[in-house]
Amino acid sequence: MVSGNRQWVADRIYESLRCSIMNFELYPGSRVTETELAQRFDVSRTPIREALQRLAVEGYLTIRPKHGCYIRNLDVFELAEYYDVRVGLEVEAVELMGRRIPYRDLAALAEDWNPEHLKYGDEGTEALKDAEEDFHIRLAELSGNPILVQYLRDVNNHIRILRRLGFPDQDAVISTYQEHYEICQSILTNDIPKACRLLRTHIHASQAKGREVTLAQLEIHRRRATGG
Amino acid sequence: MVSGNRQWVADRIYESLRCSIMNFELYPGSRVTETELAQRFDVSRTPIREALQRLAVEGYLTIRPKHGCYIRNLDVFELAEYYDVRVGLEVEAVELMGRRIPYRDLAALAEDWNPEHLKYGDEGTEALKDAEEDFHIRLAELSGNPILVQYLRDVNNHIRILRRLGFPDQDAVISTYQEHYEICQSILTNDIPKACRLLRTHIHASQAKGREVTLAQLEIHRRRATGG
DNA sequence: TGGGTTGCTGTTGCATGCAAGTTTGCATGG
DNA sequence: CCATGCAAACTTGCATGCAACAGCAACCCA
Repeated sequence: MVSGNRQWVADRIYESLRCSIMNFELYPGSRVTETELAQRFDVSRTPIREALQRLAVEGYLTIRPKHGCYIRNLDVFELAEYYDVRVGLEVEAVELMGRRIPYRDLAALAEDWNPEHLKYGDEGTEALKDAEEDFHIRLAELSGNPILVQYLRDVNNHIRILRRLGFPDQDAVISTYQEHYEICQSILTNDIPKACRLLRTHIHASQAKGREVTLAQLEIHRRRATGG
Repeated sequence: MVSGNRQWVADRIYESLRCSIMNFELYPGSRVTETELAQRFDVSRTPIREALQRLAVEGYLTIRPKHGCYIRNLDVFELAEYYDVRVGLEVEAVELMGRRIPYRDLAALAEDWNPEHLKYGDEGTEALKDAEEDFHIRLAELSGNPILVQYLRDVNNHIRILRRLGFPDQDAVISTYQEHYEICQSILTNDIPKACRLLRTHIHASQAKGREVTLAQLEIHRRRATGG
């Protein structure tokens, strides 16, 4: 929610740990201790504690008092639950937009995803992955409800692992453009129900695609983690 | 998200501070410092820091580095935004329930709010306020999505101030029963769209009612805080 | 008079020390 | 062989100390 400033040790530790958790460097279910991390980062336990507590509040790990921290053991079912929450938030954002449609901004967003232009596809899929998440955030922002956006960002933090594994082929890129564009157009033509339907389908599709590759990825990283 | 255990000082401080913020004892916008709180609670700064950081992550206050903490300055507009997020989450919960309706549990929940019985109305409105929040949590739990429930609890933490100010008269009690009962019945008869409509109306009604009394309450506590 | 500098005070950020709690492994007895 | 009790090691929870930084006001100089 805050951070970004690298001046403080605790922030640096926090970001580093969050990255490690995201990249499966810290394998889900594994245990870490304050002392161990303090040695690894060559700092005292105080900033480590601060980082761990933040990560715990945000759901990245669970703290067992007087025993240690366990990296959150995320399973595909739980990730699916996050996706459903995402649906709830984003659909509500579209519903809110229906109260007063922000035509200008929405048209701009739609133009960014006009299938005839393919802005993001050219530079490889990495940029597209960021842009995909950004589209949904921008869409939510157009609801005019910053709190909702805040919650959506939080959800994204938890499922970003999955999102970055998708988009294997060019077909997926095209259809992403198509779907984003259609969603915007539906809102612009004041067909909120259709926009909600499309949005649901769009998110559920990526949910299914993500689930598909997660198990494989987990397996790969598990082998790497266990040295096998 | 966790807490409840009074064994640890930091948890006790956290709960106490959260309560104080809720009750406007710590007035929005006012500043608190670690040293001051450490003296007030007669503990060291360490558990105070921990509590403050948790409260900051959860949005109850903002930390200005090297300067102090400011109690989150919540306005009615922001609270309205939380209510809209609540709508999104709860409606999605009902949608999810539509996939596989939990008849038994839902019937039990409906029976608890059968207008002919009025379980909670008798013991005064205080119990009803807790029960009202509990109804929505139980309803969300029946979606089978614990993550969604977790987010809903978080939203509730932020708007509980408002919720506890409502229910001024017996008419509101009756209509609350009626609405809760109808929502359950709609799901039981597999009319998900109707349930969603009712839920939206129900939440927006309490939103409006809450907004109405908040400004007055804020004014009262402002006067008390400024000693006027 | 106005702009920049400097020193002071308040506050936090981090290191360290100690005590309490939890787990684990082993020894002992049945 | 299994259950039970105990002790040691490990880990965290909290207290305390110190240094650095932000904010503020007084001050100096033009």
